[in-house]
Amino acid sequence: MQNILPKEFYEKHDTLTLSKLLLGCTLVHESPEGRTAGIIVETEGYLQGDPACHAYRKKSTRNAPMFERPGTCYVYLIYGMHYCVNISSGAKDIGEAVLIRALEPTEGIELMQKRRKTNDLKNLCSGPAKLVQAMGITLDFNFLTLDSEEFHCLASTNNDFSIVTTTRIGITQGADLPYRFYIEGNKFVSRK
DNA sequence: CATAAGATCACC
DNA sequence: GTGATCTTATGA
Repeated sequence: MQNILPKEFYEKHDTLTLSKLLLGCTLVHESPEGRTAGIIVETEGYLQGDPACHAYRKKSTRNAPMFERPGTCYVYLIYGMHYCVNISSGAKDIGEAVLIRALEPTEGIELMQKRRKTNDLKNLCSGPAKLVQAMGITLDFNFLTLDSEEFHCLASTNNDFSIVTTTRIGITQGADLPYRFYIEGNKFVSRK
């Protein structure tokens, strides 16, 4: 068995630090259909006082998982048809999270290809809604904590990369904030 | 009632 | 490569 990141990992760091530390870690989902896994290569942080953050105004039915203990899963529907997955961060009762934007597929490629209905490796997990589909993540994952056998992150085994920091993608509010991070040169990042 | 942390397809 | 279009829960 490999090194499942414990809840202390998520509690120990602030949101932006965690966003960077998650790069290189492997997200794993053991589903009934099979195991899928991928290296996190792109993340974005969403903070308190940040107008782009879903928890900017107040706690609600949708964003409630963001206020849970760090390491709690937050999944939401966007554009009426896509789902994206976040990991709650910041202290409990603080509405912050890290959006997982892209993975480099490592295990369960065939299953991902079936779920995504494409064989193109670079089109499997190179976007927040793509990886959710490829990994078989659903709304039911809300409030799950990322420390179970079925759903977790594995510690990074490689720190031999540089992190690029940019502004976030697809937002209008807070568009100038440098809260997006990705592994330099990685081919599976959603876009430049 | 307008919008949204996106992906896809048609057509340059 | 670029722009139009899909679709609906959520929150103002």
